[in-house]
Amino acid sequence: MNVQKKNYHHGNLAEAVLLRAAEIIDERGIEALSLRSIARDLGVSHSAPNRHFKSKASLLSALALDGWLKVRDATLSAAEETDSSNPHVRLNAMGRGYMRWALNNRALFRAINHPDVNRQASEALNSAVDNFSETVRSAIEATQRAGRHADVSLTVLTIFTNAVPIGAATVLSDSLLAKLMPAEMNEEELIAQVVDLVVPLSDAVVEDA
Amino acid sequence: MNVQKKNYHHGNLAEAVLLRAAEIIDERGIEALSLRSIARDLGVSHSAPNRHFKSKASLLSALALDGWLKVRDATLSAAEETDSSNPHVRLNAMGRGYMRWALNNRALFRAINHPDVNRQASEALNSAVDNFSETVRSAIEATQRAGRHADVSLTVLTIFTNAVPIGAATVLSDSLLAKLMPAEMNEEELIAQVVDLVVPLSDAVVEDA
DNA sequence: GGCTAATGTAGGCGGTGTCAACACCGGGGG
DNA sequence: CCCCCGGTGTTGACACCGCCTACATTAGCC
Repeated sequence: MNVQKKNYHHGNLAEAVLLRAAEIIDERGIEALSLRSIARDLGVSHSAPNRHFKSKASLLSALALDGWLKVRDATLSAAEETDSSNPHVRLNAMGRGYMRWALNNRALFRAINHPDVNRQASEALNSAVDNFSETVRSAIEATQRAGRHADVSLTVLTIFTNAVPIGAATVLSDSLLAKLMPAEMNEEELIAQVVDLVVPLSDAVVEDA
Repeated sequence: MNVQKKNYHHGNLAEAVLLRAAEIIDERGIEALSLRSIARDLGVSHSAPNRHFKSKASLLSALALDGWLKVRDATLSAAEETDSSNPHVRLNAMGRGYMRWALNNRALFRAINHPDVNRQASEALNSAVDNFSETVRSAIEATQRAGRHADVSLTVLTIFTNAVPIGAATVLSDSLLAKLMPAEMNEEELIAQVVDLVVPLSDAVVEDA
């Protein structure tokens, strides 16, 4: 029922391809990705992957879909784990959850930000993005109702709030600016401090009964 | 002296290749980039570009180098145009200059953030990044000395401050989250409001004599 | 004015994406 | 129970690509 039947049919080639693709992106970059090399690595014929991903672009797209679903999980569950209903506390946790996820899942993080993927997005991909987007938007709106940057439009606040984890994760994991991160600094602490500049936990105490 | 000699030698093939590469990235994405197709577009033989860029990676790298130099110009000249020595005013202008440049030079912006480029960066590329990085870092440090987030390490503040323009430009130009930007909103105004959340101009008045 | 290095050309090799035609096989309908 | 059919994997082919080598042309310096 599970893997390695060594027979004609692989069993769960689609998942295996996705996993191997993520590994390759991590190890050697997106440019090094090739359907044929993945097929070789998995011991199947060169066009077997095409049964599951009709093009290289659609493989990237599938990775991105996976990424959007998982990053939503990561941010949402980070909010739940606070056991708080305070909007600032929750959004702060979501920001940290996002960054933590991005830094620990670089391949998927790259996929969801890959410009070429977004060029012609599938229906499923678009709705996954909307799903994530709405989750975050409502959390941001809650903080604004609680007084965070009340003088600014929700659109601007949303862009700003999204930009920080995305930009910071990009800088720390993909950019040549990564030198900015000193090796001796604890990653979790760094994340906490950066996110606190966007959604200060100090703003939350006021509302706590 | 300039282009189109129609002779054996093109004249300035290297620049022409870079320009055409940027166009293709804008129009059809990085995945659509190919040295041979560029050669065809420019009417030269298929391996002529290899005289100037020994590999496809080095073409990307050259684009990135170009990008880092230009983004530094864009941010620095934005600071100069303020005719102010107030750190907040200057850094705010730099942030807007960065975002404006990124949104108007999407191909180069993608190049400087392309993970694969950074994987094996040339000496020249690294020093261009350092150059930009130092320019921004000192401007950030100046605002901190003037009281901006004095309670936080310069490293954290630097990551945060860099993250906003990078993240916002990514969201607005490359991500599926681009839907966040309402069509009816003026771009320059949007940029100004987002940047003001990172480097508030209101913090500057205190110091103005 | 001629020589040398830079630039462009022609051809070829191995790899890649993608398609079509074929082979295998598991599970559902007679 | 069998058969057959659709999903899955294979094989072969085609066009394109990066990159290399050998060769042609020419610009610029002495």
